[in-house]
Amino acid sequence: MSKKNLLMATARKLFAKNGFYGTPTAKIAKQAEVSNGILFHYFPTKEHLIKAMYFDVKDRLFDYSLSQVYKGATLKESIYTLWLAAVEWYAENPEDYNFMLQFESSPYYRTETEMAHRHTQLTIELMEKGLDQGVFKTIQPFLLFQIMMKLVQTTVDYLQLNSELQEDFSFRNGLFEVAWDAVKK
Amino acid sequence: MSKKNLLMATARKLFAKNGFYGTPTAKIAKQAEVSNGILFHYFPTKEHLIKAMYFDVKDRLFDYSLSQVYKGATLKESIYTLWLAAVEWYAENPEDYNFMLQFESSPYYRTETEMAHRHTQLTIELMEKGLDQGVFKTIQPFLLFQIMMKLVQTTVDYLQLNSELQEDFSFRNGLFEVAWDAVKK
DNA sequence: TATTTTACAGACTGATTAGTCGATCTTTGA
DNA sequence: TCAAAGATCGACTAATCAGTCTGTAAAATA
Repeated sequence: MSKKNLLMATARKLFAKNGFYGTPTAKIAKQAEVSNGILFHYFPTKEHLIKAMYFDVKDRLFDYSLSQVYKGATLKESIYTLWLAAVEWYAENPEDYNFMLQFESSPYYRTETEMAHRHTQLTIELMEKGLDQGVFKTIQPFLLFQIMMKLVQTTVDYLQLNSELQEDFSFRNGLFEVAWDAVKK
Repeated sequence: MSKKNLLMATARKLFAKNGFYGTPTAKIAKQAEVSNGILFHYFPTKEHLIKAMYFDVKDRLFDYSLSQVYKGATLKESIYTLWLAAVEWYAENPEDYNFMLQFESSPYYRTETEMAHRHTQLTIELMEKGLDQGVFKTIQPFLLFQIMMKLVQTTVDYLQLNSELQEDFSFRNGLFEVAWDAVKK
């Protein structure tokens, strides 16, 4: 792993444990066993590091999601796959999840940041398709997307609190039906 | 207003603008026009201040909510009133909202903190009633509560982004139906 | 090969900040 | 009325931390 990625991975762990502000840059560098000079070589400021980490998480989530969808799926199947992929990803990668939570309620976050990403784009396109087909309530596609994603959050939060449900497929499926019923006409 | 409340109110404003960590205690005291000694007299640490603010917001939200419900309402009406009260409250008090968002994804927050509050208790009781009456999906009442509250969040977020909807009642009602459809059997 | 660019180290600093401390003033209750 | 308790002030400090700087080694490029 490149030092750049090593730094991001280490920062993810430390941020999850101590938060952005509870984690000095020096500690990140030390735990990654590199000099702190190199941290500022790759990331001019701590803020740059954090923003880079955000896009990194989104990218990896997107790649995973794409690997799960298959051609010829119906609309509901596609949305189900995407929704579930997000749940699985965050449940399996709690550091990523925790990071996103912190990031999205931090001063670094702006809606444009989120809107711009491929993962958001793809999901919104599916929402638009659903609207065309008349299966969804008449609600702006971005809001539809937000609703679905907030229920991903609820699911992952609950899974984190009740680890015995970790392998329980019927639980996740049940929660998907909640999300689906929320948006369907 | 007592200096204690004045400090909390000032902190709310500054936290909303600059975040917990971007706001030095000295700045809070200065803007509240009191000495910083008095801040630490009432709140032994910054963490104590922040936690006190959390319960303060919850208390005020709860009082407002109670003032809205009326006796003899049906279950759905009660839940509607409570749900809407939360939306209204947070929409009218963006500093409170912003504070809660930051708090709930900060290291200070634990689920027990939330579970313990009267507002949560009351809402959960309504969920249990709904389960008894068979109107809800078979899901633990706390999760039911979380689902409804996450959709409060989604609504308030969207309202903040689209201020022209601020007075649009049909928008809020539409979003309540989303929340209701999500949990109803 | 010679030269420029990039990767890396780690000591250092200037600014910031949570919390302390002792002094004074005000209120309360006996 | 007087002493104890609580409220308030603001100067001070010890620690922390983001980012700098200088120097070296390695890689790329010409």
